Amino acid sequence: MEYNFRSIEKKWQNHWRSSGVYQVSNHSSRPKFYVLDMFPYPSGAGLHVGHPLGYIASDIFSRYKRLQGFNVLHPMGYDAFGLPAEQYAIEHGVHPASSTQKNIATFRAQLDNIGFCYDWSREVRTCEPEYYRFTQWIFLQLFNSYYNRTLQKADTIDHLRNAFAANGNQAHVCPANESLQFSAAEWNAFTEKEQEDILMKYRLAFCGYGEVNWCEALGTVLANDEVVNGVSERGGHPVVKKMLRQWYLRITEYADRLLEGLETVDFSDAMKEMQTNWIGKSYGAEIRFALVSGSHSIDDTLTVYTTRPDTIFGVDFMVVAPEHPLIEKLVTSETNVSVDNYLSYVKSRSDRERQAEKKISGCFSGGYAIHPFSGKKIPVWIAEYVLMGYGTGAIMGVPCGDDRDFKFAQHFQIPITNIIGKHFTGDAANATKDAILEESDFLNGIVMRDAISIVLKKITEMGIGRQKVNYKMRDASFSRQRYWGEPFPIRWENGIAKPLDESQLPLLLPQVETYQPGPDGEGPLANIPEWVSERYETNTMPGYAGSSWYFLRYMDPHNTNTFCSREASDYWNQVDVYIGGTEHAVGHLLYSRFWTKVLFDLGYIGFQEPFKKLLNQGMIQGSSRFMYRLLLTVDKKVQEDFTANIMISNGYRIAYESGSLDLKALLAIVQQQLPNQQLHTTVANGILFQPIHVDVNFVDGVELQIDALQTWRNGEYAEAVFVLEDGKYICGVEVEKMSKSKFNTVNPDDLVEKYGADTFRMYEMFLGPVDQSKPWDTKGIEGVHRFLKKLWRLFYDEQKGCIVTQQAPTAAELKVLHKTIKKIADDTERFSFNTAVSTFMIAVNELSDLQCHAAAILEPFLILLTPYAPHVSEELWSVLGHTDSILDAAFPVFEAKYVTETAKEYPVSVNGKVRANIEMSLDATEAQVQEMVLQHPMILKWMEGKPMKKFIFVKGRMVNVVV
RNA sequence: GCCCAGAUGGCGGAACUGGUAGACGCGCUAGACUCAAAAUCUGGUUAUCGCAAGGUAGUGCAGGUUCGAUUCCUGUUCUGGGCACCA
Repeated sequence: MEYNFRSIEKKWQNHWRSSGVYQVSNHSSRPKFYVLDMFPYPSGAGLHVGHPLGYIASDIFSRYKRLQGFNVLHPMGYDAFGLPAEQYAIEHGVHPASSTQKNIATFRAQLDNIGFCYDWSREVRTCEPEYYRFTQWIFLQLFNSYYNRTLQKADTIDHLRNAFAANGNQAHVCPANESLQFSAAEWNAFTEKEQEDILMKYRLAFCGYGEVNWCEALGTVLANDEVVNGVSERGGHPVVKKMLRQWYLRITEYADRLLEGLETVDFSDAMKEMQTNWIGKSYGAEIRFALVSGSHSIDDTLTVYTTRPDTIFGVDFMVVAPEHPLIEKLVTSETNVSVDNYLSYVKSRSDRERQAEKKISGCFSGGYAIHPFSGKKIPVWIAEYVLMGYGTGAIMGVPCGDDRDFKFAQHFQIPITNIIGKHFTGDAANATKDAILEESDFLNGIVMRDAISIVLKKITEMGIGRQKVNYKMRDASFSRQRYWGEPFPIRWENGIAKPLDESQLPLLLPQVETYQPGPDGEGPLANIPEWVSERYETNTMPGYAGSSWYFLRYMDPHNTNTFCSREASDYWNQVDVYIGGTEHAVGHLLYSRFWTKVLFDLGYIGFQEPFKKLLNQGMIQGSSRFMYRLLLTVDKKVQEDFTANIMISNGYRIAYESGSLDLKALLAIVQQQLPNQQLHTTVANGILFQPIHVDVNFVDGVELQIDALQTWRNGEYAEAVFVLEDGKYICGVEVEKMSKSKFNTVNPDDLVEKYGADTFRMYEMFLGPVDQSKPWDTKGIEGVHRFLKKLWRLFYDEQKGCIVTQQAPTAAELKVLHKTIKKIADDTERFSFNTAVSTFMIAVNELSDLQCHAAAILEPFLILLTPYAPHVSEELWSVLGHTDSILDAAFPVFEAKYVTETAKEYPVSVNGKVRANIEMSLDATEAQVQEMVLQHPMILKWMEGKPMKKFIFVKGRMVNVVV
């Protein structure tokens, strides 16, 4: 009987399904453990070998924890709302709901094939009304809350309303407009509309007009992280700024808590760093400068933001952003024309141009700021390198200390004041904080680092400035002009946003005839008369709405009263291990942390951080293969006609391009191999190679299987001729993203079909550390498959059948087992699955060598193996006569007596170089060891009669003699 | 430009707190079984000198600390990732 993985896997997968072994209960005496995968977006392309990497790791870990006696929650679902499904709908005329459903079915079949232990009874789909009903409900909680800065937590809008009616807004600074102030009397005198407009400036989910990233081609607004280099991440369409009515989440109020929370979670340093940078907290000062103009007086001040108030005496100019409101007051009759020209120039430049070519540009405004200490007149410039959206939209230019200021000063020939002496050479700015200040009046002789607080104190006393913390993070844009997303539970009445009552949820997404954008940049919902006549909000929520809380729904997926009962969330609590890619570092992960904190503040859940530990899986890249089409160039024109189907093997291409093969020699080789092809060598004066992706499934290593290729794509290359080297066609190799269009995808289904799910699972793990990116290479899978076949032979002999015995195990066999138990437990615990697979291979080799067939060894060995290769373990477990499932067995505990030793071979070195191995008792004292070592002939030889200077003895490790 | 991570045989990668570098697998190679092939098994496989025993060098590069460094420190090059006029 041989290892028939196909029937084994089918058998056990059916058994698992019919017996519901993976269903977990919310009531258990066992301790809980929550292992979560980032749920997939069900795209039409299906899974490739890169997707399951993290799923396999989490599956192994779940099974391992389960065997250790934990009640393990390990769910899966689909992030099913989003742009791609809608675009597919527009192109193919299918409803996104039906294409999504179809894609989910494909995903599910592929996942089942690999034998995961998900509890499918808890599956969630973000596009189902039963789910998005609660997404809408959470939105209402955000809408009905504000951030109480005194208590540092979310609080209900009703409290705020009461506070305003009693005391005005003295105790509640308006986050959207810090200078807004009103008394109780004023509040009570406001109309309903005026009150609502003010409350909107406090709500955690709010509606406002804002400059947004508008993508004309997609007809929608994109978040900052969906825009890359001025074009949309999806499709690469141009993106422009546009003022639109938009919904936002006031995540900025949580900036500090999101930052502090990072200290309480186990994320990689890189991940923490990315989030920290995204939040971008900086400590600095706001300083107000009086203004004068060449021709008229100005009764306003200029407020700048700086992180370096210590450089105040190095200020040579001021710069304001082109959108700065003070510009019109600064302009004089002399600068009128040049400022107008500059502003229209800036307007003409798209974001993309700004980012692509960072040209130094600017224009003198005509006004001057007065230095508060020296009284000097400082020119105020306008330049696009200063952004209106950050700080105050105005900076003080210190060219000796800031690189951008330096380049600006140099470009416009503004004289530079040096306040750091020899630290500034005049060639480049020096941003040090450790120089001693010069030319700085009362700061002379003080180290810059210390001067910061001195200046802060002084400007505060003078009433011209204050300490100020700034964040780079912006409020999160929360609406899309799209169809396939959650509708907002909002109705507009006389310009006031009225939330629906909880009992009216879910507000169902209506059927539409067309997905074309509505009028005035509105979404497709604006085309539905019934929707508009009810005055429902026509925007829908963005893709990340549903994924910001799905981990909570898994805990209590069928609850129709609430998003997740408090009992369920108290039991399952935080996700213990969350596995997924880094691409969600600043999007999904930040938003889910934010929502969790709000739900915590409002008392709906009992924890502030959703994910205790985050493991980032690396990306599996594709390894593309190329063939090279020969193109001759004639007088700089590419001549394709008569060479259209000649493919040159990679070796010749490299030789030609590196110059070791000249044109004539190459053409001679081609001519020789293709006698029927008439090459016009006389007219050719150069050769180009056009790389063509070939499907990796037609390539064995780098050797092209020409017969297979010629049947590809309806025989597109059936007539092609191939110039071979050593009788083979060798392909070029390049590592790229795995993608259908590059023909470098490998479908897990094919590998499972050929080798079985257990081999596939183990091989994906064996490839390398989970957190590392690496190109896929199928070559090594045979090795892992051999391991499983070898394991099988420990139980079965081809002739004799089952050969497991009830004989007592030998000491050597027990030693192999217990060594393995310890190593596997250690490796699995620290997510080192690749070394764990190696350990299994070593163990099976050793057991084979010992000809071990003792059931007492093989049973615990199978339990160890279960998380990695569950199907074959189950099968062999039943062969051993067990009627219950191996999934209910207990992970064997390491028994020290079989691995500890009484004596050991110590490496003994002289001056750090190992010269001998001496066996000695582990109980031996240092003095005894020293005596033994100094009698050893090899050691004496290497000491060459020199006296010993030092004797180093590390018990259980090594001995070293220093001479 | 700034920040982070990494660099080990022909290849993927081991080496947990400094202690015999190259585990395990792939590939290559020699052999056994076979009429032959597949499958399986056994040996070899960092480079270099040597018939061998054995020696010498060796973890991107240049230094340093140490009896001893892939591991720690300083500088440097390259690769991958993130951010990017954020004052």
